[in-house]
Amino acid sequence: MARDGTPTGAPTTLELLWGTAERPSRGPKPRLSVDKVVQAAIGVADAEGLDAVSMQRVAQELGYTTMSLYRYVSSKEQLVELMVDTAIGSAPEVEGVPGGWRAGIHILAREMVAVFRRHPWLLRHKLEGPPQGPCSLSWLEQGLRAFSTSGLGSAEMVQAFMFLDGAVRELARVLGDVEQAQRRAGLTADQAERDYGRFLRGIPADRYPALAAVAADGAFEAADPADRPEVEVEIEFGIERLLDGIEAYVAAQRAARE
Amino acid sequence: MARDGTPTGAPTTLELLWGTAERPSRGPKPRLSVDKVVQAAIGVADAEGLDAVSMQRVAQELGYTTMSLYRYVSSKEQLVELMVDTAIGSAPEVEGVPGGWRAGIHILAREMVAVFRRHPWLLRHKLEGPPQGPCSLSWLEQGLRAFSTSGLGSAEMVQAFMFLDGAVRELARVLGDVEQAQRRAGLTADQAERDYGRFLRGIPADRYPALAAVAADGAFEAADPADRPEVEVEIEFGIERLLDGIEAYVAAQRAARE
DNA sequence: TAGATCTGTGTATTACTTACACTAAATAGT
DNA sequence: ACTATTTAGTGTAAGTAATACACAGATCTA
Repeated sequence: MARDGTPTGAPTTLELLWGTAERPSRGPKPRLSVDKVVQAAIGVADAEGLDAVSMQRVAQELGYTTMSLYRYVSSKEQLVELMVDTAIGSAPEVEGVPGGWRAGIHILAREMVAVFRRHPWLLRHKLEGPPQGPCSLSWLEQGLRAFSTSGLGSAEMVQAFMFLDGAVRELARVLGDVEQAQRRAGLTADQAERDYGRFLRGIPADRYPALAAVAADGAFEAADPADRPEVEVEIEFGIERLLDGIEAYVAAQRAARE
Repeated sequence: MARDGTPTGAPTTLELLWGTAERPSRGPKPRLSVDKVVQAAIGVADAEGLDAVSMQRVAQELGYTTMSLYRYVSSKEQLVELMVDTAIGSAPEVEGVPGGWRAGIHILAREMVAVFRRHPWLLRHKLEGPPQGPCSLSWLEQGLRAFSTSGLGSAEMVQAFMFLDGAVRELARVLGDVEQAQRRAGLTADQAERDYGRFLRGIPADRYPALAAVAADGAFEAADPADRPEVEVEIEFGIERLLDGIEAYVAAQRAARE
C-alpha cells in the first residue's frame, strides 16, 4: 500500500493537534518530532515574525533539510495551524475564581492579551473555521465555565464568548499595530506625535466631521506611554459594557418569568 | 532623475487610496488605471477567492502582461490593501435614522455582514494597522455619528466602535466558515448533521465538560437553514447586550453627575 | 522638431512549496 | 541470525510566485 512516497496515511491536522497519531513500530526511529518542528517554527516567528517562517528556515534552525520536515507536517499551512494552537496555549482556569463570572471573563481577556503580546504574529494570521485545536478549545471551555454561572442559555453563552473573543482579538491587533508603528517612527514615543492621531487630523473634515471632531478631542492620543498595559485598558471598556448588558439581560429575563 | 525603472516616485498606498496622485503631463497616457487593476483583482477574488489573485492572473484578466501592473501598483501587498478598502465600500448613512443611535449601529452591523457576504475573501485577509482608507474610515465615521447621540465620550465612542467592529468581523468569519463547510459536506444542509456540533461531541468530555454540556444542549446546531440571515441573528445577541450596557453606563454616569 | 519622460513589455532572478525517487536504518517474523 | 518490510531523511527537480531591471515605443513640452 505504502509503496509510493506517501508516509502511510498522512496524519490530518486534527490528528496531529489531538496527538492521535499511533507511532508505527517499524522503521528507523524519528529523530525529530512534530512538536520539535512546531516549537522551532514558533521560535522563528517570535523572533522575526510570521513572514520569516519558511520550511527552509525552520529546517535550518533544526539542522535538517527542508524536505525532512514534510515527514512530520504535510504542508506549511498545516504547520502554521499547529503553531497557532500551540502558541495560544491553555486558557487559565476560571472556575471558582473570586469575583464570580465577571472576574473569570476578565482574567481570560487579560491573559489572552498577554499571549498576543508574547506572540504578536498570532494576530497576523487569519484563523479558519471555528476553534478546533485542544488549546483553542480550552479557551472556549473556560469561557463557558465562566459564563455558566451568569444565567445565560447555552447558545447565548457561545455567542457571547465568540463576540468577546472577536472583539478582543481585533482590538489587540489594532492597538498592537499602532503601538509598534509608534515605536518604529519616533523611538521616543513622546516626541513623535501619536502617528494615527496626526494622520486623522489630516483628513478632510467635511467628509468626516464626526471623525475630525473626535480626533480634535484627542481621543486617539489617549494612549499614554506611562500606562504600560494600555492595550488592556482600552479593551476593558467594551468588556465592561458587554458584561453589564449581559447582567441586565439575565435580570430582565428572570423578572419576566415571574 | 527617473533614469532607472522607478516610476518617478512610486505613489504610496495612502496616496493611491486617497487619489492624491498627480498625473504627470509627459509621456503616453496610461491605458490602464489603478482602479481598473483593483476592480479586476476584486473580480477574481469574488469568483475564486483571494488565493486565486496573483499578479499574473489579474494581468491576464485585463489582457496585459504581469509586469505592466507594477506601473500602477508597487506590490501585490499594496494591491490587496487597495482591494480591501475598495470592496468594503462606503458605509451607509446613519445620521438621523429613525430609531435613534441604536438603530444606526444595527444598520451598520447588518450592512457590514452583507458586505462580507458579497466579498467573503475580505474576512480571509488580515488587516494591518487601524483603518486608513477612505472607505474603511467611512465606517468609523458613521459609527461615530451613530454613537454621537448616545452620550458616550469621544474616546469611549472609538473604543466601543472598534470593539463592535472586531466582534462582528470575527463572528461573521466563523459563522461564514461553518456555513461554507456545511455546504461543502452535505449539499443538503439538513441530512448532513451540523459538522461542528458533531465534531464537538467527539471531544473528551472530562477535559471539556462545559463545552460538552453546551454541545449536548444543541447550542451548535442552532443554525436553522430556514432562517436565511442566520449570521445576522447570531451576531445580534452580542450587539444588543453591548448596546444595553452602553445605555446603562451613560445613564449611570448621568445619575452620578447630578 | 528635439528632448525628455513615461507606458508597457521581455527577460531573468529569487524564493518558496512540493512531488518523487532513492538510501539507509530499524523492526518483525521466520 | 536472516530476510522482508516499512519508514526516516536526503537530493533533485518542477512548478508557481513576486519582482528587479532594462528596453522600445509613445507622447508631451518647449
